[in-house]
Amino acid sequence: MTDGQETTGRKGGKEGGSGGTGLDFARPLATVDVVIFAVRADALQVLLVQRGAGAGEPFPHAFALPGGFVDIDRDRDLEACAVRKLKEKTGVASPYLEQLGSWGSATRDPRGWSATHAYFALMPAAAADPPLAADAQWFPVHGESVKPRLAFDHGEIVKAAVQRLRNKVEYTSLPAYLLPGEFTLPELQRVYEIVLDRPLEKSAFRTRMLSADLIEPVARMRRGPNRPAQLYRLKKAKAPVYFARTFNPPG
Amino acid sequence: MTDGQETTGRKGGKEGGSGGTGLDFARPLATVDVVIFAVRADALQVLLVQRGAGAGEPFPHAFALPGGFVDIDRDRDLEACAVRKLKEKTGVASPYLEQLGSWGSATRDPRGWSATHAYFALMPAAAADPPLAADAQWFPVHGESVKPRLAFDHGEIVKAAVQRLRNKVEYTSLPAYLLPGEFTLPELQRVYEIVLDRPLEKSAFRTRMLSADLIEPVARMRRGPNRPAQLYRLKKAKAPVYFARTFNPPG
DNA sequence: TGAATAGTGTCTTTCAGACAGTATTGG
DNA sequence: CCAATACTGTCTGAAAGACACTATTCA
Repeated sequence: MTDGQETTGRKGGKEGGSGGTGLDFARPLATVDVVIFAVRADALQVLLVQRGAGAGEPFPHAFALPGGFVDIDRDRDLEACAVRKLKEKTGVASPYLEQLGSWGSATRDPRGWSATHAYFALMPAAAADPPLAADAQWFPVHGESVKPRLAFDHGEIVKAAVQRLRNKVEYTSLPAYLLPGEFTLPELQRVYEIVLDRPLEKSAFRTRMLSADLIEPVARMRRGPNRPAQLYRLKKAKAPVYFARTFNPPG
Repeated sequence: MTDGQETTGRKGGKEGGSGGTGLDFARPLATVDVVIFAVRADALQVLLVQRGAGAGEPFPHAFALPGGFVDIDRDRDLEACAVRKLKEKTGVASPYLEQLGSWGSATRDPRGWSATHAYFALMPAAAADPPLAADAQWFPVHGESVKPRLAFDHGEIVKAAVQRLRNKVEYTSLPAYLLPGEFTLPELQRVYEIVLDRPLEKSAFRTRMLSADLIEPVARMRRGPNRPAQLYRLKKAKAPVYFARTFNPPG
């Protein structure tokens, strides 16, 4: 910050009087947006909301990320704001939530200089299926984006979120957060494959997952029309595991 | 954003009249801070500035990160703002610059709800030695932090920056940006070792660096009181290289 | 020649890739 | 029994860890 040293950048210019707060200049709009991922119908999907069309509304009827202005009276910090937005749209209180970055410029919102703090969240499919909010809807990820053209720079943010997710899935246990509390290893592998959009070797996958201090078997099996599969759950530690190597050295 | 859907969170509450902008509520302060790294005197160092002690100045005389308020008239976007701060303190125009994240809460700045967009920068030691600004000073990183107690939550931000840097250095070519245009492989290895704070195997290091499509030899050698070393430079592509494995599988 | 640092070669270990083979259920 | 999926084993190759060895300069 070191704001006190600022000698330029004031807007009103009416800070000649000594003893002023030094804060009488225009501030950007501050928002929080959340890219919410789930694996539904064998595809990676993102939750979007349709914007209203009231007076002065930018991008009427367009789809956008769930989010909104930071409420300095209700939100203690940025993450609390993100959790609030998430809860409003999905009802889910605490999935995996990670900050993605921030996007701010003079032009991204026609109403003026604005900056958004973007988060991305992972949740099990069942958690918000269908979503709580009537204006919310799931869209599959195609390539690195979604079909509808999004409001603001949200297309760019979704793209960054997909890239970050894909990148981290190569060497972390993040996909575990896209599954319910109990899951089998083939189910976990399937989620990896859906997110990465390429098949993985079963044997290497199992070896890696079982040798990481990540999951533990529960005393139940998933039964089907074939050999039952062992059910696992995440170990206590909620923090994701980082592997020393990526899955398929690309190429 | 989807701000139009916000029905709560207004502050002034004076938006009863239809046709209003819907933007008449209090906004958080918006700042940008930069964690500037260099390797100087065989150590990883961070550039800090000392705060003034004018009226209403929080944290007088404390050290803080270079940064300041977003100037919505001068800064086209957040990165331009970060580049401006960096230029003011170091004179360097375009080193490696990456967004680190954002920190925002009601309590981090005594003047009110504020959010900072944090960046981290890597630059060669010679570039800002000594720093341009009189109030700026280099401090070595000890562990994950610096000696002086920092203003605001800047201690936390520095810690996050060091962690991010160390983590990425394990599998990227980032340290190349901490060296001047031409460097030898032993020099590059030394920078890796300083940042990671542990020795690396020479043979494996050289194999990795040379097989990555990262550096190319120039027609000169670094001469000294011993066998001369081949000088290299980064290949055209400025983007850092990502390796498939970390250096020392931890443990 | 010797100190010092640059750079190479060789053996071992680890783990993914490939893929064949065995195990256990329901129908 | 057969189909289907869960799970294991075995061989190979790529790259790191360890470390000895050679190469080239200046003093």
